[in-house]
Amino acid sequence: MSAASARHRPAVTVDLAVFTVREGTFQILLVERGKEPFRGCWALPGGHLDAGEDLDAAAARELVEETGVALDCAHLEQMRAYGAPDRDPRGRVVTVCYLAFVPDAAAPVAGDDARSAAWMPVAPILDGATVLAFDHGRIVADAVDQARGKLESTTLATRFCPAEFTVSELRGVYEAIWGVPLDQANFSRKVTGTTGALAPTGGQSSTRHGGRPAALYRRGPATTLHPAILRPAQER
Amino acid sequence: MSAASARHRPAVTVDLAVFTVREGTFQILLVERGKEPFRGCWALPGGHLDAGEDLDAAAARELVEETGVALDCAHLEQMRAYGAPDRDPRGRVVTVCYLAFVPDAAAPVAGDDARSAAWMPVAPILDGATVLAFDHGRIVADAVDQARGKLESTTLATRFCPAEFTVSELRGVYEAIWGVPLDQANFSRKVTGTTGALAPTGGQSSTRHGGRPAALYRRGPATTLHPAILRPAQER
DNA sequence: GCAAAAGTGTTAGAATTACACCCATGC
DNA sequence: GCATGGGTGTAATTCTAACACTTTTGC
Repeated sequence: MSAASARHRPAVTVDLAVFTVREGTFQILLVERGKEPFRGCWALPGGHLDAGEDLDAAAARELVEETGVALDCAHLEQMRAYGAPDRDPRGRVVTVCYLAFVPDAAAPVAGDDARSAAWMPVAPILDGATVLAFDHGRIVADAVDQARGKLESTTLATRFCPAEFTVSELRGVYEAIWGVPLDQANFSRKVTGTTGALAPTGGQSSTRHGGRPAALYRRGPATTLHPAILRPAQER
Repeated sequence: MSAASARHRPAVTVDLAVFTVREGTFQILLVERGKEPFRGCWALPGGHLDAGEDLDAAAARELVEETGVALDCAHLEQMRAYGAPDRDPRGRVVTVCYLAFVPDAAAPVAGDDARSAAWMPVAPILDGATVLAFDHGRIVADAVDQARGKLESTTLATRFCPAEFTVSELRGVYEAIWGVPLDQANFSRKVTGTTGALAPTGGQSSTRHGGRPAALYRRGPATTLHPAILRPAQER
C-alpha cells in the first residue's frame, strides 16, 4: 500500500441507489442527465467526493440533496465499488455505490444542474426494458439483489414505512420488493413475535373500505431478525 | 455524476484481506511495512490500481503476487471501500478492500519492495493486542465479520481445504473461524446432505493415530448452502 | 347482513439438537 | 484388545407452511 504517488489517479465518485416502495411497487430514484455523455438518459444520482470528506459523509450529503429526507428516517449503507476502466467514456472513474432505503414521503428534487429526478419502478430496469447510463443498469441489479437479501435477516423493511404503520403495510413492502405473496397470518406472528422489531403504539389504523382496524406499530430497537423471514422457493 | 473534472483526486488502492486456516487457527496474510509511515508495522497487502485495470483484476494480480496461489483455487470478492480523509497521513487515499480465501498450501512471498510477509492469527488483531498500520485493524475486523457470516450460507469454507478433504477437516475450518465446537454427526449429515455441496471422490483418508478412515470429498458445484449452517447462540 | 381485513388456532411436515451406538482402523 | 475417530439411529424440540376460523370494522 504505497500511497500518494501521483502516477494514476482515477476520479472518485459516490453514487446512490435510493429505494422506496410507492403504490405497491419497488422503485428507485433516478435522475435525467443534462449533459453528455448519455444526455437525456436516466442514471443514478451521485457526485464527486469533496476534499476532506468521508465516503459515508458524501453519500449522506447526496441523499439529503437529492431526496430532502432527514438522515434519521432513512437507512444508508455502502454497497460496493465499481471501477471498470471503460465505465465512463470521459476517463477513469471509480465509484462507490451506496444503498438507501427511504419512506414514500421523500419527494425527489431536481438536481442543482437542472436535471430532473423521478421515482422509477425497478422491474423494467432489471429486465432490460429500460437502459440506464454508464454501468448503472448493472449496479441497480446488484443493489436490488442486495436489498432483497437484506429484508430476510434485518428489520430494514420498516425504513420504507412511515413513522407509524400496520403489519399489513410492512407485509406489503416485502411483497413489493420480493414480488411474492406472503401468508398474512404467519407473517404477522413472525414480526410481532420477534422481540424488539416492532413497538406497538396502542393506536389503531383507520380502516378504509371496511375490515377490522389494525394495530399500529413503530420501528423497534432491534436491527436483526431472528429467526429470519425467508422468501419462498426461488433462488437468490 | 459529473466525471473527469480534476478538482479532487484521491489515490485509489486495492487492499487484500487474505484468510487461511493453519494449525487449527484462523489466520490472515500481513506484510511488514518497509517504509514510512508505519515503518515496521504490519499491514494488509495491497497496492495501486494500474492504468486501465479493473478493480477485480487489480485484486487478483495482488493476490497472485502476494501468495502465489492460482486464482481458481481461491475465492476472491470485493468487501467494501474505505475513504476516511485522514486514513493515510500522506494524503487522500480511497482503498477498495477485497476478501480472499485460500488453502493452507499458499506460501506468502516477500513483496517486491523487500517487505516480509507472514500469516498471523486474527485473534490478537480483533482484541487489540496487535495494532496494525492505518485503519487496517478496523478493516480486518470488518473482514472477519464478513467471512464468518459467509460460512453460514455458502460453501466457501471448502476454499480453505485442499483439493480433497474429509468432512472433519471441513468442520475444523468452521470451528477455527467461528471459535465454537460443532457436533460432528449433525455437521456431517448437513454438508453431505446438501446436494451439490460436496462430491465424494470414493477415496479414503489415511488415518494418522487410529480411528476409522474418513471418506474424501471435493468441492461440489453448489455455492449456496440450503439450509444454512447457523453458528450457535452468540450474536453476529 | 355482507364483504373485507385483522388476528388467533391448529396441524402436518421439516429442521435442529443432543445424544447413544456401531464401524473401521492403528497400535 | 483398546483407543480413536467416522458414520448412522433416533427422539425431543422448535420452526415453517398452509389453511380454517373468529373478530371488528364500513357500507
